[in-house]
Amino acid sequence: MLTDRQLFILQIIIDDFIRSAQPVGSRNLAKKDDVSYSPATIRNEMADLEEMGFLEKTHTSSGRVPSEKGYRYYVDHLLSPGSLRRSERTAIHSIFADRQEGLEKAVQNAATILSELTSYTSIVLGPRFNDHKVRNLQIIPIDTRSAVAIIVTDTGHVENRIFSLPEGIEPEDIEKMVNILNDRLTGVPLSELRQKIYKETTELMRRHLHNYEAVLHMFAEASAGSPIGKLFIGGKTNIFNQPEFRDVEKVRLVMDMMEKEHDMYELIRPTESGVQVKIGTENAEQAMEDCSLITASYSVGNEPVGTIAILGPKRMEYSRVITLVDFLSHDMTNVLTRLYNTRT
Amino acid sequence: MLTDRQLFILQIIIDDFIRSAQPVGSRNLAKKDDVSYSPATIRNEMADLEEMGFLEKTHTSSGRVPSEKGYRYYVDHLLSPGSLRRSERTAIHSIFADRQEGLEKAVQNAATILSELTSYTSIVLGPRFNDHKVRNLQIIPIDTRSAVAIIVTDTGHVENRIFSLPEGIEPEDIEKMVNILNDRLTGVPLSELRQKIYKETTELMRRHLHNYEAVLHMFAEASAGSPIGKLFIGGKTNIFNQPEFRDVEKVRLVMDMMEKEHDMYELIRPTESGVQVKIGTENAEQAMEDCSLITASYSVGNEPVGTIAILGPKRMEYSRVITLVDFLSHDMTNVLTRLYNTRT
DNA sequence: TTTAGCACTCGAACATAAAGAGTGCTAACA
DNA sequence: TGTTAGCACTCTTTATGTTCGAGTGCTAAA
Repeated sequence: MLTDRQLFILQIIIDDFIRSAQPVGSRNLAKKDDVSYSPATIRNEMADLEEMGFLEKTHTSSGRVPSEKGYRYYVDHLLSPGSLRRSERTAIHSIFADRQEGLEKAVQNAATILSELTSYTSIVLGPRFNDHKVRNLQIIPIDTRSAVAIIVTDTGHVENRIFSLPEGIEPEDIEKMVNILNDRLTGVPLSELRQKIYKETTELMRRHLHNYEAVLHMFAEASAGSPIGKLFIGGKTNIFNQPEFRDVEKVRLVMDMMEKEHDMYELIRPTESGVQVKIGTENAEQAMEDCSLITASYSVGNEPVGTIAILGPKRMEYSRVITLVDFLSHDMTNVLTRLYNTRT
Repeated sequence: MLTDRQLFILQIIIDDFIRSAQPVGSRNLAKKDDVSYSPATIRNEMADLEEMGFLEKTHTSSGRVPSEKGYRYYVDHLLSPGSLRRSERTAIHSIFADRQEGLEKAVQNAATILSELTSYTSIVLGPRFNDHKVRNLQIIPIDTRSAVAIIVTDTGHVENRIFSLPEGIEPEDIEKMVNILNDRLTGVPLSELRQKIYKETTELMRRHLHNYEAVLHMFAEASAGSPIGKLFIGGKTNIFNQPEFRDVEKVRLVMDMMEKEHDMYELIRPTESGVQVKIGTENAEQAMEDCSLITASYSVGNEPVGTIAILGPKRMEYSRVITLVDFLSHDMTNVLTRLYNTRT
């Protein structure tokens, strides 16, 4: 086990390194006001901490740098809970204050503000609309050959798609179809629409119409769109600020990853509830080797529907960011639950 | 004026530099098979070309590098028209072959393929839907307090927005509204909808309904969305491949610019028709100092509706890229005109 | 007009040296 | 016994030459 003094020194080393990005040496540590040990004592403790794997040296005679295990311990045991400035709090509240712009804009806004507050990169996975239920279906003819299929959910989300009309279909036929569809499918969750659309309506359609298959197929396809929420990334270039990313190759690795939607989704895919911290190689993604990721999911009611995350260097201001992410995710949960939880 | 030999040497220098990214010296030039002059002769010509401003030296005794003026002359007078491989041609045709996915996906696809073919960064400005006309308006109630307003254009584009329903409005009222709106506004271009919606419908609404103002206002607002097309960028990180961008600061400048939608729009905003080449500082944007941009607009019928562009280093394969951009823009014009020009 | 020859310049690569920050170890100290 | 001062040692960083090669400009000869 670690002695109190070792804990103290570990903490102060990591704090210092997070601030300065420079390996920290015994002499400089001893100079600090709140450190009352001599350099030699500190050196001894450092040697022990290194032996236990919490610290590393970049070369034989350099100052110490936290290891991944060191950060992990720091995050798990040494973190002094941060507090938010009033200005930060209001900035976050303001995101969802004005709902006129629509949910998507608000979520995008959240990403921007989050990255500005932290000067790291933010990732926001927009709410999944999977379990939302069909409110209304429409077919709007464009010309004789094509039409737009529209699906409106009970959350106000709209899916739409252009499709080719079958030959010789009449406006009245379309009206009949729309009526049947709405009659049979209102209230069906989007995730089940694909199967139910055939089961529920084929019989009726056959009785009154011909050439309906293409249209059914169309809706089935359209409903399969966006199984996952939209991804917004804010402050992509903030990584350039980090001194450990002066190297083009390193930046490139991270940038490349950020361009791949799928990778990003995998990265922040929600695991457990609450704030999660993944340090360096704890992330599956190779490119994240030198980065840390802090995620939290937000919910509607008790159901998690999306995730917010901050991506920064391993040398991240964990305390501040954790507080921030925690706060925002709760705020989002509150707002969204109030807005959308009427339907349960 | 330039002699034939000077033209030849200028061309061969630029060709070589585009390939190698290394300053080109007289000795190496003279070694080439198709060059039959001695290094000394070439040196003399180089000195003249430099004096005229077509070449530059990086330092007193280095090889020559094309100046911006040199590139400009090269592009305007020395370009051998490139030809496309069959595989490139089919790749381009394939973009719009399968329209099932919808126009937006296809445009995004164009950006991806363009960046893959060139290994530069591609920018595609999606078609502007401004002059498209209202085909149908809908109001779908979500619950007692809110509803979704939907605008479908004659091109199959769908705009939608959630809004709050006025107190105590009845389903029949909404139906009436929708009827009036469709009756009066079908065929109105989106750009004029904002004004016309009040002029055309207020009188009728007043006669039959109350509390309609909020709804009108709503539609007016929704129609004002996306005045410009959507922007897609492909291969953002391709700039990292360029040896002249080994420098983090340079990359950052370009990356930062690419994140700003507005800047990008300004950058590729269509000017003249045909393929445009902007070299280095010919672009207004500061960050483009070391980059070149090749743009071409595409049209529906005779009306330009969008732009495609390639962003690369000044040392770009102009010939190939110009051919490619030209080809794709024509292909897009053809396809889109066939699809959407029925309505004029 | 072209080219060979030559002196000269500059950058890249490499070696060397000195300075500075840091360590580990030992011995003295409280 | 835990703490600290002292010291030799290590390694990086920075500065300073040195050399090498690629390139130039100029002059004079072909």
